[in-house]
Amino acid sequence: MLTQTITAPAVTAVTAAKVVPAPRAQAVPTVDQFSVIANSAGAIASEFSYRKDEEIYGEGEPSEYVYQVIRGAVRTYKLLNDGRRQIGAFHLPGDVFGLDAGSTHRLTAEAIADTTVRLVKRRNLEAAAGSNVQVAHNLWTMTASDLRHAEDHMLLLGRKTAMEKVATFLLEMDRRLAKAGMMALPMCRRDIGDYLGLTLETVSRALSQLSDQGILVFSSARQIVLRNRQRLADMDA
Amino acid sequence: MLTQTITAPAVTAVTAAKVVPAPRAQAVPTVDQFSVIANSAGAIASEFSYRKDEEIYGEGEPSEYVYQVIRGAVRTYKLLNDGRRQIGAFHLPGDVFGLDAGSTHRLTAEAIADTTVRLVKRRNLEAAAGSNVQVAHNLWTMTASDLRHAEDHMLLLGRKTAMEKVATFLLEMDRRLAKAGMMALPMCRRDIGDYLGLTLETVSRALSQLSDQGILVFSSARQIVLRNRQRLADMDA
DNA sequence: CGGCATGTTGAGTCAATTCAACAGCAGTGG
DNA sequence: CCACTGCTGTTGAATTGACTCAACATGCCG
Repeated sequence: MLTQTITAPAVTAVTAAKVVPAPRAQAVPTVDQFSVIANSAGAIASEFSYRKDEEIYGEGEPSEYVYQVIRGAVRTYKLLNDGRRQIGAFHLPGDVFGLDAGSTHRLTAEAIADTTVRLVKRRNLEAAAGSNVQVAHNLWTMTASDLRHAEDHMLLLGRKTAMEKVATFLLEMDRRLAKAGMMALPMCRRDIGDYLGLTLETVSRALSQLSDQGILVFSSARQIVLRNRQRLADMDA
Repeated sequence: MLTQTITAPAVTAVTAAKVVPAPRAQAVPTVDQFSVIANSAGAIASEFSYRKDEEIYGEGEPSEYVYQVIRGAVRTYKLLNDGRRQIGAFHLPGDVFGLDAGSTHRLTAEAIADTTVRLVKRRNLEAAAGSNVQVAHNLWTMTASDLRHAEDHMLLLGRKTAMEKVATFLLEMDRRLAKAGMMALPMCRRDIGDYLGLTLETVSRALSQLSDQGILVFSSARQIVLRNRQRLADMDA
């Protein structure tokens, strides 16, 4: 149930996010890999909620939990000394994040919007993997899936133009969160820019241009309908 | 020498790599992860050689083998339609590459110089992982290691300046292949550019500038001695 | 309604690219 | 041995795609 109170999964003495009752049932894939693993791990999958912009874990912190987004959205990123930020991935409902093979998290995770996650203790997963090859295999394929995304994203960051980057982004989000032909982006223009290696202004200009060309329509700045996926795919090298 | 003639390691319908006698003892870390896995897999680790610029496998091809560099160097990359290339990683002696969890390779692999690899059949590794959790765990950590590199590289590609990228590259290569304070780069300027998301000219200019500043010294274009790692590290945000 | 976040658009700038010329060096063959 | 050729690398000059800085518009929340 979602009304339960959970002791904070504090990393280092987090005063912590309060548990927010989920307002309604969630549309998460029925029996997904994470559930399978968590169950075979015999691990209790707790739920926890974070408010918009709240940190879930920080880069370099011990990786105590593995998470699955139930509701909301999460960004994982790295920072340079002077504050330049590279978002490695957006995590949407159903996605697993925070699964690091090493003992510490390699990126920081923050809630983009008010977000509810399911979480299991990493050491429970590891223990399960140590006795159950199916679990071990699932851990591997989940990490391999993250690697595939990172490889695709390196190509985008290193070699695509601004317009190609934005086109790729829109097609990715369309695939991952379009409902009834409509896309409700949870993230702001700066987040998109930091994901694509662009400034927020360049992202805005590219979206405006696509709108001018009739390739997409804005209901509001974050509510987008793609009108011509083919032309978008053509722009994405 | 390269007097041996080798039949091409064709991809579809592999007649299979022939075992090539190693010409001399190799300076590969004694008992590494790959050997451990290959051995516990009961898989025969064959050797095979590729000439400079020869393709080892192509993006999208079935991932039949997993490789370890014995001698030489390998680049793995993705291409866009118009030929723009993003090199995801350089693989040096001791490194494992071609380990994809899925059934096909996600990048193309080519020998940068004349290269010898050890290889084992992927299905043998998978089989071993299915009965031996230690092998399964090693597959996971090797993939996780690739993911960590890709995450670091996304930050470089998306957010670092040209000089910062080159500084990072030099420090990485220094760490990975410096012998007696000297670095012998196996790859050309274009490869470096395609790894860093720059043009070859920009790479060349950055290296010249570092040389002018006395941070490094060239014996030849690809033989580099780092004179001041600290200043290099300072340039790398 | 007011105030602050977010998003858009314009103008000028600049870091990196493109285009171009040339230098250095290795391999080849007369 | 040297000329020739091709490939790699360096450097210069001009261009440009994306950025920075700035102003303004929009919209959400209290």
